[in-house]
Amino acid sequence: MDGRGKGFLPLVVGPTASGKSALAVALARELNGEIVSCDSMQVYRGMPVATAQPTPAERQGVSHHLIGFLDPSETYSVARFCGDALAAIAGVRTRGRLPLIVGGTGLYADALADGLRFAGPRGDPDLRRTLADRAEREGNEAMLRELASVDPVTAARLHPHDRKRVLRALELWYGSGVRLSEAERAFKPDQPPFDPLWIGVTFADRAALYDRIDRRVDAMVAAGLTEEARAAFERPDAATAAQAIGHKELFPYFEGRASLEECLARLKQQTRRYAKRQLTWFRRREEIHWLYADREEDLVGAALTLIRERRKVR
RNA sequence: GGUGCCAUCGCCAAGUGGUAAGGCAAAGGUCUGCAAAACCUUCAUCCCCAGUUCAAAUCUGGGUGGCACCU
Repeated sequence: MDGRGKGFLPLVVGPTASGKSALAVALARELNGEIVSCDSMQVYRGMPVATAQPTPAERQGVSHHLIGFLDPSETYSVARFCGDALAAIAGVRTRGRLPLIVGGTGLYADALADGLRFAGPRGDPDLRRTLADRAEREGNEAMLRELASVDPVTAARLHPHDRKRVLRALELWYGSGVRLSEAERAFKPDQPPFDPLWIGVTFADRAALYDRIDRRVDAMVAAGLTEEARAAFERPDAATAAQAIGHKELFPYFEGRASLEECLARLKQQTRRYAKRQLTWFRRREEIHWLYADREEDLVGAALTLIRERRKVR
C-alpha cells in the first residue's frame, strides 16, 4: 500500500466557471497527482476555447487526461466515459500518482464514482432512427402508451413529452428485449470500486457566480471564440459535440440574423442556465463537501485539509 | 404653457363591463449508454385617488408618469 488506499478517489465538481480547474491543478501539484477530466464536452478536439479546456499555462505541468482527444464527428456517452476514465485512473496509479477527477458533468461523475456497469446492450442507431420517425408521425402520447404495454414501470415515471427517454426505453426493449426498469438494477455493483471524496466548488452568492460566467465569456471572445465558432459553423459537428454551449449560440451572427452582442448575451444566458442545472444535479448528492469560492479565504488549503483528514481516517 | 396619445408581472404583449391569454426572462425540480442534452412545475388582480354599476383592467372625473406635436 502506498498509504493513501487503493481506491481513494477525490472528485472536484461544481458549476462552470466556479474555479474547479485551478483548484485541481493546485491540489495535483501539492499531492503529486494527475487530473482526469470529467466533462462531456472537453473530450473534443477543435473547441478548446468554447469548452474552457485548461491551457498549457493553466495546467502548470500537471498531466491532464480525457481532454481534447476525440474528433467532434464522434459521439460520446457515459458508458464510453466510464471506460476511458477507468483506464486513465489505472494509468495514473501505475505511475504512483494520485488521480483527481475534475469536471462538471454530473452524470459522468456519478456513474464513475458509483461504478455503474454498462455491460448491457448498447444503443442501436438504426432502431433509434426508426423509432424517432414513428414518434414524429404518431405522436408522443402514442409512443408512451406503447412503452406502457411493454415496460409499465418506466412508462409510469416518464412524461409523454420526454421523447428522448421514452424512445430510449423502447429502443432497449425492441433491440434487446430488456426492460429499462429491470436493467437499472443490474447496473449498480454491490461493492463500489472507489472510496470517493466529493469536493464541490461554487459561490455562495449566485449573482457572483453569474458574474464570473459573464466575464469568462468575455475572456473567451478575447481568446478567439468567434474564430473557433466560425470554423464549427462552416463544418458542422456531429451529435454530441454539436450540443456544446459556445459555438451554436454564435451561428445567428454568422448567418447575419443577429448582432454579435445579441449572440454573446444569449451565450451568457445559456451558460448561466447550464450552471443552474449543474447545481441542481450536484445539490442532491449529500456527500459533497462544498467549498464557497467567495467565502473561503484559502480554497486550496481547505480542500487539502479535507483530503488529508480523509486519508488519516483510513 | 397648450393639444393629442399612452400607462396590464423584469421585458414583449392579449384583453373595451362579468371576475387578468400567451411568449421571453427568472426561480424550483427531474435525470441511469446523446447529459453543455432532454423534460416537468411555479410565477400579476391591471400607475394612484374618487365616482358610476349587482359587477370595472375595461366607463367618468382628478392626479402622477411617459411619448408626440404645437407656442
